[in-house]
Amino acid sequence: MKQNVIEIIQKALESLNTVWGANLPDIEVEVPRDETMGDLATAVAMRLTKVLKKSPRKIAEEITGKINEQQPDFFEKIEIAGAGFINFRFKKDFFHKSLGMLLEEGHLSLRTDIGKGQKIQVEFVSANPTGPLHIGHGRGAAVGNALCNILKAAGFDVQREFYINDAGLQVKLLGRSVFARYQQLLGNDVPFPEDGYKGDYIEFIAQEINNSEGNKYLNRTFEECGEFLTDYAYKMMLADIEKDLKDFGVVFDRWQSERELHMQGKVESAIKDLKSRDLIYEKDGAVWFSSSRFEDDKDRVVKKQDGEYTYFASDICYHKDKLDRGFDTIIDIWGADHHGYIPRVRSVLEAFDLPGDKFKVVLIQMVSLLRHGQPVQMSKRAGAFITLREVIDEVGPDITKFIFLTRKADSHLDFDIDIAKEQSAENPVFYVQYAFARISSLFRQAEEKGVMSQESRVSGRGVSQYAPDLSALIEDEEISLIKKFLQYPMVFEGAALACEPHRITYYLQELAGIFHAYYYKHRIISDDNRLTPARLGLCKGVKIVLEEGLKILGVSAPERM
RNA sequence: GCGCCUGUAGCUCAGUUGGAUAGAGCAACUGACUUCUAAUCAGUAGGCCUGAGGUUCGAAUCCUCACAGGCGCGCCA
Repeated sequence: MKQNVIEIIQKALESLNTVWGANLPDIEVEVPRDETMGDLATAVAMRLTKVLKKSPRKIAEEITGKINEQQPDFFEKIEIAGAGFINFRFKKDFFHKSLGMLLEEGHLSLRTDIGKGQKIQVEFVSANPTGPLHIGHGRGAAVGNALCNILKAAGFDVQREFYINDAGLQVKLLGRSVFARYQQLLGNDVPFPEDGYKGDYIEFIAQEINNSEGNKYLNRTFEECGEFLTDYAYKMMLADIEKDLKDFGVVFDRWQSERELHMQGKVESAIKDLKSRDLIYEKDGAVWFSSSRFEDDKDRVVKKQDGEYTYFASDICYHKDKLDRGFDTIIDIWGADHHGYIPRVRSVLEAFDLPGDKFKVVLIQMVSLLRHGQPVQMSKRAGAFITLREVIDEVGPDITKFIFLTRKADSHLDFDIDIAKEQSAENPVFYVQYAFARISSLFRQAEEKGVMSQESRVSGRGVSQYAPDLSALIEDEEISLIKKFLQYPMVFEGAALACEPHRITYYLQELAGIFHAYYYKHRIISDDNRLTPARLGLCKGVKIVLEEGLKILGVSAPERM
């Protein structure tokens, strides 16, 4: 729909430009807020006022004149309105044909190829393997997963990666915590590390070690058995994390271990590489990266006085490694509390010659968990926090994901467990899923009643002798519905370009709303042999779009509810 | 102190990258189940888009300042 109009405007502008000789702006087409204004509108005329020094209406007239010369056959009306908008209204026939194409080609016709096979890597969740995933990680997982689905459907070659921070002090602390609990469990009352992890899961791990290894580490020092216990604990944690994510419906293509980068000598060589670019220097007994030569406000230490690499050093290496693996674009999804880290990582990528617009960070804001409208206090150190596992078990993955995707990633989110659990109108997931289930039910009915137009026939390729006569769809609500799903590719493309999955969530709610109203007002299955198949065809179209959208969000589309 | 994010209906939030008369859900109120699923629908009401300037044909959107809230500013990870 959009592309048709853009091409036509483009042609008109080009032919006019032989007179104008101006710099043509990008043509932007939008859906007017009010349906009475038309189906699509453009504000190009207003954008040209400055260059051409003419009134916007005058320019709009010249453009529409040229458009009319092309005599496009799908417009019912082109008019100039307001300050200089050009409004396009399509013929009903155009909508019928568009629906026909959707039914013929299925959900693949909803996708685009703006990615053109570009390799893009999305790194998300990347939680420390020192404890279970909490609800904030869940939000990151939901957003990252949906974003990957979107990018893939938009023609990008997407890789999903989880970065494991298994090299630092945090993991060692996990080991010490487990060590203490293990000793205590077997009656050796060693002190618990001061800022150790206090959650119950630590005792659980200690118990597991006792089950599989017995008491052979009892009364040993941490130096003697710490490495084994640490490895055991963090691997167990990691397996847990992977399982939680899988049950949440999020699967990664690759898990990158930080420790591995160190062991392969890649950290060292990454720093060397920077040094060869003259971006590394020594000062005060430490080694620094000149990040302030890029976008950072000061230089950063990569190797401390004690000779240890900093966490940032691993990150330099990790991001260089992403580039070495041949990705054109790199997307990192981080908790919003890490936003201060963006300039230095951006500096790293620029130092390695990646253009600035090829690195994007999506920030995930905090989730405040509520129960009965009251905030639940969360303290990670004390081990008192709500895990993703608990929420999945209590609320379910579909609802949880959908709620995470009803907000822009970068804004705070209140997650009320009780409301989420209620199977009520307050829950927007059901609204969308219900529309899908209703349509599914219609097709079951149609089949039972032996209505000619079964779902498979309505949609099937190569069975055109059964194809419904879509010109029977003349009600306003029917045309509105078709218009709405013709907008899907625009919304979808916008979501891909802006990395904003929530746009699809909103769109689906709107589409479901229009469908519910239509369903209520008009009977789909009747004894009208021409109208019934056409309306079922329309419903099939809605169903295809709903299914595609839900799939992209990672939410299931149930046949019954 | 510096930086980033946020501020839109009573509540929770959208707002198509600067466009037309600012939208949705919930809550409130009025109505609709002998019906293909009422997890639904129709309607009413609700606004100084935090405030003040500025940029231009045009601002919730961009710029400056103020106010309020959140988060960051380590040779921690």
